[in-house]
Amino acid sequence: MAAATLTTLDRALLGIIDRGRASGYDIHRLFSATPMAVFSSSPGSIYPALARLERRGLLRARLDSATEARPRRVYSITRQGVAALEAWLREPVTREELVRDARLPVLRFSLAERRLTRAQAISYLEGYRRALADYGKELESYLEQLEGGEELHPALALRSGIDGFRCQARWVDHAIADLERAEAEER
Amino acid sequence: MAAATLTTLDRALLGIIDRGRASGYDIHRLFSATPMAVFSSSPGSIYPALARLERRGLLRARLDSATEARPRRVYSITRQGVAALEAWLREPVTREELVRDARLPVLRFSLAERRLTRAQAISYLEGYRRALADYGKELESYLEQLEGGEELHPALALRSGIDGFRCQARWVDHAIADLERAEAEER
DNA sequence: TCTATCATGTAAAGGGTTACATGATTCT
DNA sequence: AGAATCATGTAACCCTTTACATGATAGA
Repeated sequence: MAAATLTTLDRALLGIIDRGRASGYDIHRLFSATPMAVFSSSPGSIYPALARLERRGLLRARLDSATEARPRRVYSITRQGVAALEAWLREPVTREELVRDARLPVLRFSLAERRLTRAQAISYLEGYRRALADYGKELESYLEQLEGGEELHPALALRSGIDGFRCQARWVDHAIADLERAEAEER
Repeated sequence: MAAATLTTLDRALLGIIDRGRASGYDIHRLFSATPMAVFSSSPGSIYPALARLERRGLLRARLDSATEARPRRVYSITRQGVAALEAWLREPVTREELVRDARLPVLRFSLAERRLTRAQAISYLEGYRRALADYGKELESYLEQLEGGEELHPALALRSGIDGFRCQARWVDHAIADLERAEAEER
């Protein structure tokens, strides 16, 4: 029952289906038509992942044989699925997450709207900004070592990563401002 | 013989060993001590990958039993390995590569110094900048669709990706300037 | 002495990719 | 009539992750 381990694809599927029930094909289309493609790609990973999540009780399938020739399995999220998703969305961004895959924090944010209040989303982003700043500093001190060497490419590549983090930090500022504006308008 | 398919880790290992012979442990330390950690991590992936590359004739191992109790397997790159590495380094950056993993183009660049002339590196970066601009435009037109909706997070997340690409494009400009300066000094 | 680190791996489990299979419906 | 697309999957292969194993040497 306890969600042993979930892959990024698993969590992405939970987040997508949390926004509205969907079939494997719906998700496949979503991945091929939108920048969500970074999550994954092929039916060969999506269908088994959906079946896994159903076995673990995080998704529930309903057969839609009325409209289609071949029965569509339409998935919706269960209470356990929501719990697993929320646990993931509430985890603070860590240095380890940035190292493992720097896109994950934003991917998580993109799926969090239904499950986090504006205030919670803002503090999530503040945590992200802190993680960016900390890891960025670490990379800068490593860059100083590299710049002594005679190779140009590795230092430039590292500089690219550092610039990217700085850029993300600026994005965080704008995103927080947008969320605050939205919250003010909602009152 | 023909390198059926190489994983990113395989190519990273080729690139690293191309810069100088190294043992599995050397590489493990490199990955845990530097931002190269994005490549991989655990001995459980590194050692099998090295053994694979040796079997395929892209690396060659020499036993260093003189100095150590346990024999160190020190790898160096073969002519075939150099060929495979160069083929990879010379591939132009495509939209597909950006979708699959946006860090790859810079990772490739970081390993290219020995195998590309300054001029070749510059034209590689120009190709990267074009790919960034093209894919960035695509994302922007998708963003316009999203901004009509009532959800805030997905549009913000996409904006984050677009900002990141813009930032990378600026990095490319600086990197090219640095390479040109280096080339001028080398003459 | 015992802990950490050097240095090498192996074993089990499980996920992802690629390619294939199936059959109905809609478009040209 | 034929091609593309809807819509579901399965199978084989291989890689990665996690955890464990081994044994020597250096430092507390």
